[in-house]
Amino acid sequence: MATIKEVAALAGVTPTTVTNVLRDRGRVGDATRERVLKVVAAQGYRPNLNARALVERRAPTIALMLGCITNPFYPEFTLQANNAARRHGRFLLVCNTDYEPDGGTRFLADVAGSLSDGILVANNGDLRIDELKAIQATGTPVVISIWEFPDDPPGVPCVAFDSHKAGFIAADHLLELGHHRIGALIGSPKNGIHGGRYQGFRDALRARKVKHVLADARFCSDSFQSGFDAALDLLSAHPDLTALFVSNDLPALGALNAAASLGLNVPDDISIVSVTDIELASQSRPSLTTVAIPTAEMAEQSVELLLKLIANAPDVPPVVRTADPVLVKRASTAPVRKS
Amino acid sequence: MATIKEVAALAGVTPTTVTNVLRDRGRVGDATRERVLKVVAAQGYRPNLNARALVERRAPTIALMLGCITNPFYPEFTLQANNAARRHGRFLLVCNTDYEPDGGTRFLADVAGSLSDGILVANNGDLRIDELKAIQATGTPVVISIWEFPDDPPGVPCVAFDSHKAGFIAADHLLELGHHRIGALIGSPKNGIHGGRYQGFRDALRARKVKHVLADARFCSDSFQSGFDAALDLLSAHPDLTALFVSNDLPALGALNAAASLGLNVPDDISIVSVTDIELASQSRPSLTTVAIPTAEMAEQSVELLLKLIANAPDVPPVVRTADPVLVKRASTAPVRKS
DNA sequence: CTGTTAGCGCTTTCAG
DNA sequence: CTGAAAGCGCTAACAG
Repeated sequence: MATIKEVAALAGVTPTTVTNVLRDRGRVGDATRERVLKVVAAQGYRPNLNARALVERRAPTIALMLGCITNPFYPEFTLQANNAARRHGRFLLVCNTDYEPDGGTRFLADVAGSLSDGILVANNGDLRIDELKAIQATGTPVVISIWEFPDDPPGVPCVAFDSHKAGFIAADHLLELGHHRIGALIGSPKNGIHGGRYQGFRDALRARKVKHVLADARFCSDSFQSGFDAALDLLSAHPDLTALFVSNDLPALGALNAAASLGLNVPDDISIVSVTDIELASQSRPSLTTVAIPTAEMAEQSVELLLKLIANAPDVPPVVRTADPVLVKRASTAPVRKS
Repeated sequence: MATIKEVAALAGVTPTTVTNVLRDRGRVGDATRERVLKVVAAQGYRPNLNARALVERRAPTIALMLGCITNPFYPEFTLQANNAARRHGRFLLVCNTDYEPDGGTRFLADVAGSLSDGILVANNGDLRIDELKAIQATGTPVVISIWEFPDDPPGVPCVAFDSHKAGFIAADHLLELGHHRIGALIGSPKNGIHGGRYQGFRDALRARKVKHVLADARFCSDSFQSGFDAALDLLSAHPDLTALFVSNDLPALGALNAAASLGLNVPDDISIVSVTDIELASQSRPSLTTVAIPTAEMAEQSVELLLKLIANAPDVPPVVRTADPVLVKRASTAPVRKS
């Protein structure tokens, strides 16, 4: 790899001039510029980004910490974040933390120390806020990317969507269809990451004076298999349920399969609605009615917020609110059957 | 962020000693070591990896270039590659190239120039081998991670699995079940990335003297929707087909849905087998019989091969062959019905 | 065992 | 308009 020195020598100038040409800095003579550019092209010279980072005290990458890249929501998010980062001339360092022995603490510190100028943290419901604050304190900005509680900020800058509304909209859709025996499958503990969605669901029922008891709910983890198991359990225990609210697409897809296993037709025997709208939601059979959250917007806003923080911009808001979630009607919900 | 100088000052030593302590270079007195470690802990000091990379002429990351992270095979591969990289003390820089204006050429050059010590390229069937060679020529090792033709190496070090055998095994499974009217859905051009799988399929039929004509094949792209469309077309055109060989899981899942749309029961009316075994293959309804390729092994071997190349190890093989693909019987295939 | 010196490749004052 | 000099934070010789 050619260095700037070699390029400078070949062009008969000093490194300073090469930099000035490449970075479009001070005025360089047209002839000199030509000459330098010719050598740069001939040598295929590319500046060493590490060296540049060192002197500029600014890394070329931002990091994205996420729990598990194989959960299909994250690749979709990652893609958008990557694109946004690229648009701003940055590289995205994707950090999968699930398999780190210490849950990613060390990983985070290494990355934040030097490799990356800032950290995007995808909320997986298991955040260590104090650690994030410690990182912040060292001077590396941190943004939580997918915060579910816009009115209850975590004390770290974040991008939040209205999870309560998402749950509300989903439930309301079922109510509109005439359902009133509705089960709930929540992909987190009751007051965990999907707690806002669940609360929205309950508030929608209450608004229409439909009762919800804890016996009609199951709390599981955010996976296909877990949703399958929980749905099997719930639907067996309460055969009178005509609809299911699931807090996330992945367990909802599991629930879809569970219903089929029980010989229940979706949506004729049981309607299923969930939240998120990952790509798979449109590919299942039946396709999944779900409340889409603004994934792309969150990714973009997160990157932008982080870059503002890095640039030390004034008046950076502690919480960026995204657009509201929106119902995507597909084939897994239908009016309740008259019995 | 504290620097090594500050730490050294606080501990009453020079930066050299701090380095020696931190890198376990020996030759440091116990008392001094203690003292340094205490300051390091107190300051939460972490070395600047960029500065280290600069002086060591060795970057802390390796890059993984891939077409589209949202194709579910890649997150699975990425996870394994990430874990392997981490085991070797490296960070994995994930580079999505599909949305780069120039197909990733510039991206590649930037990353290879300095950010990463080596490049892993996930084969998406659209490789620019000459560009990869050019990168290699600048001194940055390149490894192609998922090569399909072990006997036809690309001229760049690679990890290859036996795609021919994968196709052969899949076809053989259908033949064993008594099928002889078998359609083929190939997720690439005829001699494209899935060409080996297709050839294996045809060779298996020929070995059993079962005819295959091009009219029974469709070539599509490697996506759910594309598989859906192609299957719809193929199955409508040839209602006598009793089985389908699909070259990849993603289009196979589309085919599964297409069959359902046509009112065909899988596997009673039509058997479907494919190749890869992504996680979704076990979550579809019916679950997908498929020939598993050694994804995790490829990821690990790729990382190891790349690191050997980076370390300038002697006798590095130009092609690493993985274990053979293996049939995973699930619910999408069944014996042909007597007619 | 510990310190001194030099330099990785680049950019940024500041002179000329 | 161009160059000389200094230094980003770290590590590797080589002294002592």
